[in-house]
Amino acid sequence: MAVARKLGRGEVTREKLLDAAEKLFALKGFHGVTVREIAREAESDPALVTYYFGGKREMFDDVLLRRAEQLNQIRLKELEACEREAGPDGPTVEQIIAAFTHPLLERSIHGDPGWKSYFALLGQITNAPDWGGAVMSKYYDPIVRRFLQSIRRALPDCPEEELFWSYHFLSGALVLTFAETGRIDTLSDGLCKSSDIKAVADRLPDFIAAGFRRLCAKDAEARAERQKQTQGTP
Amino acid sequence: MAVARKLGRGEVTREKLLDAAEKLFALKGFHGVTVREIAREAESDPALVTYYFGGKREMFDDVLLRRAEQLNQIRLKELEACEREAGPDGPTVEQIIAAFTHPLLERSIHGDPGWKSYFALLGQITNAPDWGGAVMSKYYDPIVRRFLQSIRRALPDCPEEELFWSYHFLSGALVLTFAETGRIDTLSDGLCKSSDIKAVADRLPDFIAAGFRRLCAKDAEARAERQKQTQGTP
DNA sequence: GTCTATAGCTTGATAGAC
DNA sequence: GTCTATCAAGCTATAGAC
Repeated sequence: MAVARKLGRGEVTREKLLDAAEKLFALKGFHGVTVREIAREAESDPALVTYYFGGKREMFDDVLLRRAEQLNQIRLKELEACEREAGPDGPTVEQIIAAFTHPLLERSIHGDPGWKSYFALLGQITNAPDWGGAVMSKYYDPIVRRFLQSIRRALPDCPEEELFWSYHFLSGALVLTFAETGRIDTLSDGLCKSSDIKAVADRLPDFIAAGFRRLCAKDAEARAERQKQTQGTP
Repeated sequence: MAVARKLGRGEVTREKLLDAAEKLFALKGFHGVTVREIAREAESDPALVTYYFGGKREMFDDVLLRRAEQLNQIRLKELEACEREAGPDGPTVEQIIAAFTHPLLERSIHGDPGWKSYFALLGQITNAPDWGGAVMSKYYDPIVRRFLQSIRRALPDCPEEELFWSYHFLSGALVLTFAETGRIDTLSDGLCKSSDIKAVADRLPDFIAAGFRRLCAKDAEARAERQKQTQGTP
């Protein structure tokens, strides 16, 4: 947890600007927001964006960085705890996925609203063709590698490709959740709500774990019977 | 398939502008692109954006609309064919998911490059908190409802909520694929490539179908034993 | 540290020649 | 239908008063 030390006068302003930027970038994307808007939202001044960050782009980087390190520490701890508390066979795939995603889902539900914005922003960046890959890799590849390492022990015979593609699907399902676009509300005529992150938390680990297991099992089958080469429609 | 009728002089220009806009919007988002850039890419003129579409925003809508209707027809046909060709028990969940996603994956692999851009654009919009839900619902809710109707016959005991949340996960996994951000390339040290849509096509139906089945089965269990109410971490 | 004022561009849009 | 010229508005960034 963040140390609640007293912030200097300037740091308060800086944080208010970051909060405002986080919220607006999450909602409308980097290019959809102006520094004037951010300053207005923060009840501050556009000139202070230059003063504290150097420019709009650097401010964006700082928004991403601010919660990344904290998040990585928490996720690492949770993964380690998950392994420590498991029986001699180690944790199940379900438990590992839950440990990996819990820090995000939990903060989206109970954390300060900034977390919600931050995750929505990650969701947008993840799906941005231009810099999505680079940015996400920069901040989050280490923890993902650590996650896959845990999975490998739970699925020892699973080929590497299947692990990476399974993670890819996990990643897509997770980040769409944080966008909270209201799509599922309309689609289900109000039965499900995209704001109901708890509903996702209750389902995602099982859903994704089943996928992991399936891809591994499928590959095992394929290895067993190596007769026909091409196998049907994509 | 689109009728290859002769286009009038003006329609050629219009199409070139839409192609350019599609490509650039897909890459950098609506606000990340200027009409000047689009005109340059199309080897045309900024003023013609107003002439043909009325403005930048209207042009964006036309980009989305252009392929939506065509796509919906194809997907409907493919779902119907999938049911027609299945045995008396109807198609499997795997087959339905393959039929639902095949028109997209196939065009991303073998279609003209415009399709790739279009799908990447859909991926960005899907994860955009502001208008993502509304836009996607507008164009694609009918085909999704038709898809879920097929799934209901393959999983007759599955509660509605589980179907909608399963579709949500499917949607996230699918659209991240089209972003082709290169993230999995870095993460896997080159073993997997985000440009390898064929790899996704070979895995996604099984992965997602396993998730659908799991959520349904889990709910069945829960209904069977109604003792303990709350059940663990998200 | 904060804010006013403004420089220097770029934006989306349009009037009007061809 | 196409393109040049241009407008008003809004942009990021900064110099300098306080």
